[in-house]
Amino acid sequence: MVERLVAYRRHLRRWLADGKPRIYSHELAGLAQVTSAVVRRDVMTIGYTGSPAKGYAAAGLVDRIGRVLDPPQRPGVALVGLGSLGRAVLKHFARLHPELRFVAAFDVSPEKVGRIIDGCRCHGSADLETVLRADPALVGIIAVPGEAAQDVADRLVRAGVRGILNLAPVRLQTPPTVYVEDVDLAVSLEKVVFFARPETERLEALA
Amino acid sequence: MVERLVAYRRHLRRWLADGKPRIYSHELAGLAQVTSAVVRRDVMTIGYTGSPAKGYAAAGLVDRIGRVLDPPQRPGVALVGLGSLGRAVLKHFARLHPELRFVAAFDVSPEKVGRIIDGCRCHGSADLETVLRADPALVGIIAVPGEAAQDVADRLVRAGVRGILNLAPVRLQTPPTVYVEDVDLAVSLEKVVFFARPETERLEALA
DNA sequence: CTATGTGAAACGGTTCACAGCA
DNA sequence: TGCTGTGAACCGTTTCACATAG
Repeated sequence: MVERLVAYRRHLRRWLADGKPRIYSHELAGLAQVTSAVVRRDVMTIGYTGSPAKGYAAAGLVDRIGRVLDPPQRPGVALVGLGSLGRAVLKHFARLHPELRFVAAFDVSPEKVGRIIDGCRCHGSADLETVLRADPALVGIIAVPGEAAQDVADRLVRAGVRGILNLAPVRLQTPPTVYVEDVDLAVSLEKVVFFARPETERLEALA
Repeated sequence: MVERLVAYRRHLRRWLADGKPRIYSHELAGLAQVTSAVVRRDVMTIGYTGSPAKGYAAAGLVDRIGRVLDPPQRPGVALVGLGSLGRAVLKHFARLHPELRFVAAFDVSPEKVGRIIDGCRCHGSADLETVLRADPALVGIIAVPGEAAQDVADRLVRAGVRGILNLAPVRLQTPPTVYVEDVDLAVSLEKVVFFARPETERLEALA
């Protein structure tokens, strides 16, 4: 559901940018590739309401979605690991997502420390606790090799982050108060490989 | 379920590498961070069977999982887009995943075309059809900017791929015969931000 | 006893279908 | 008539609980 709200908001903003102030559930559904029933149910769940005659007010809906998704104050994000994956993340969000505040990036490799990469100062990983004590982050992004991920997670948790986006191919051990979202490209790719096979072949693999 | 099978296999391989030939459902469950009931149900679903006395034979289980997940012949993978994200993907899989065959990488930028990056020859995007006709791929990975993603998807589909790992922040329009897995870092991060908030605060956002 | 294998109940999320309203 | 709002049915997963076997 959160995923869908994010998608709705993207499409609604484009819709508004096109100068169209109102939208019907089936129109938004078409853009987000879901059914109109899902849209209506979601809108209902977040407590917004439209009119049968004119649909939903796009701006009001964007606003309501923001009230649900976005924390009251701009959340701080700490990125650990500036390998190719970490850099990709930083670049994409620097461009795409001004609502987030990247408070710091960390890496072990000495030639990166001290430099400013994509508008974000790179600190040594050893300074993680110090830097985040001065400027706390709500969420951390782990983009280090699998072997280092658990240690980074422990330190992020101790530094007070409440959520982690984990790009390393391991499941993290964390206290239940911390939310972890795993994005494992290897798993996703294996999933695609699996479902890319014709259904007949998949079923006989189970036999 | 597919995700869990991938995880099981990873852990089983490490388990075997440690010289331990047999494993109980609760042990595997601990490693994969699920309950033993889930493990037993999954094992049952793929048609493998252990013994109450000795648990499961790790090697046999790895084998059975492979029979379910892996296509009969090593699947070809085509990567489109060699920006930071595409490079990260290529690097990770070159290291980590010898079971996949990266048949080709594509990029528009002229200074990359012709070079060999992480062991994979980079072709011009214009040659996508030609290259894949000579050496077909089962799945494609889309790591281009959102604006170009749909066009790339269309061409991959026409070139015969049956599955797509889409890293671009747009939903693709594809025929139902093609499986699409979306990995949208912006969405994942927003999800983390959302769930990082204390539950009390999330609920009152709905009010 | 402990662990597997598995029907059966419980759950969360989606879909249906329709009442109510401009 | 065409849309929203929503109770109720539905469906795929997860969890429970227990029969069975070494």
